[in-house]
Amino acid sequence: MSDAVPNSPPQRSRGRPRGFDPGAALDAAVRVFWRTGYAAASVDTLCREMHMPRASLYQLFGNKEDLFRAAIARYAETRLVPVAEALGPRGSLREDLEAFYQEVVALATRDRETPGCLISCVLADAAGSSAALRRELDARFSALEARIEDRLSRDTAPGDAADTRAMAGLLAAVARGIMLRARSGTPAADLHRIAGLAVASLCAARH
Amino acid sequence: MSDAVPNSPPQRSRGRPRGFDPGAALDAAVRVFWRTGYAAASVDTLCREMHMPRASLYQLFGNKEDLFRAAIARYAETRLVPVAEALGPRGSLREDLEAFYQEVVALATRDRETPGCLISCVLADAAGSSAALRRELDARFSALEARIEDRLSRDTAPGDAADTRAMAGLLAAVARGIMLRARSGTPAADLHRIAGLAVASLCAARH
DNA sequence: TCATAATCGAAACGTTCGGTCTGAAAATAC
DNA sequence: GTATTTTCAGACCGAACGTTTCGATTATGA
Repeated sequence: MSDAVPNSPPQRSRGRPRGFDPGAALDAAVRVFWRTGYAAASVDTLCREMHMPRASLYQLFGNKEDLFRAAIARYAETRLVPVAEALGPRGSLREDLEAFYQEVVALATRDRETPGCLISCVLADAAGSSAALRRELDARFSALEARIEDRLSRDTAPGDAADTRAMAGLLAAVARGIMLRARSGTPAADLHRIAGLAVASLCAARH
Repeated sequence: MSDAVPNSPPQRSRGRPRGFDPGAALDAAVRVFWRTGYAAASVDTLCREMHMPRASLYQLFGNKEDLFRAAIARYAETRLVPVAEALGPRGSLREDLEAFYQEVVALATRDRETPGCLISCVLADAAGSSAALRRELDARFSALEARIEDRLSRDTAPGDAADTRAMAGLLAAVARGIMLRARSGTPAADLHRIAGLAVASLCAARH
């Protein structure tokens, strides 16, 4: 009955408005970490490319490692979700896997400034310096494998759950191997050939 | 007739003898970079773990990036060569591939201080900060693929060279995906299951 | 013994690092 | 208008960075 917001809702908070867009800033942080690596990315560079003053960065994100984790979450939502969603199910398992690897190669080669994958190429390195980041890496890896396993289980008789799990791990390993190869500058066409062979071989073996 | 070294060969050079073992020092550098990453490894830490004075390190290796490249070469010779040599040919293709992945998993999980692979997990990150390191990464990746391709071509009718090349790329991608997964702390048993499934599936599909 | 040559140990180099602080600026609330 | 609240710009902090320098040390060659 009574509105929870009696008067005009304060669309804008009290003080001076910020001169940057938080979403775009996080996208920029993703690009900096992705291109440069975690340890090699300086807070100065981050501030510049995020169009964000230093004080605001620390007030909003806490510190560099927290910002890195926020960037990883952003990357997962904006870049990895579309890749995982290509798994469908939309068509046959083989068609969906082909679509999945299409997206994998596209993500890893789309921008020549940021080859490879933020998680497979950058977080994997940083995981050596921080236990929290190692757990983060494990969680991100496991999430993709669970998504693949879920897709596989729709085309598999129940009971061979262990095999389905291993196959999900294998398909994810191929995806990461492709991401890594892209980091060295390998053209997309070469990676597509590898992905195509993977789908053909692994689907053929499954029957 | 006349000896090239007339008098007693100078086993020891002129000045003060070094107080460190260059080979062991390089092995220690491998461990530091492998555990910590390139950018996050400080020269202070390197000197301490290499049992090497700072001045000697710079006189012997030039600078940090050159030392990193020397450590990568050392790693390739001492750690990667045994893995590649497991490809034989010694037995059937399938047996040799099983031995190969056995070594891959062992390398990536043997020491819990240095999980994963120096090239796949550390150089791949550093490749984003230096064009020279990106080329180094590409060369190291290509070298392994060439070795696999060579092994495959012994069991393949000539002519489908492009397919053999793609299969080598795929087998290498699986190996790298496994290395990456080890970086997050995955137990060796899980990785062996993935590797076993890879060999079974890909060999089955090849006939 | 004395010159030569190499390494060692440590201090010092200037730079950059991640992080904090302060006062001016720019908005709303009253 | 004034008070309040938030952000901004930039100086500032001590610590750590990669690298260089230099005198002391410890060996060999003559």
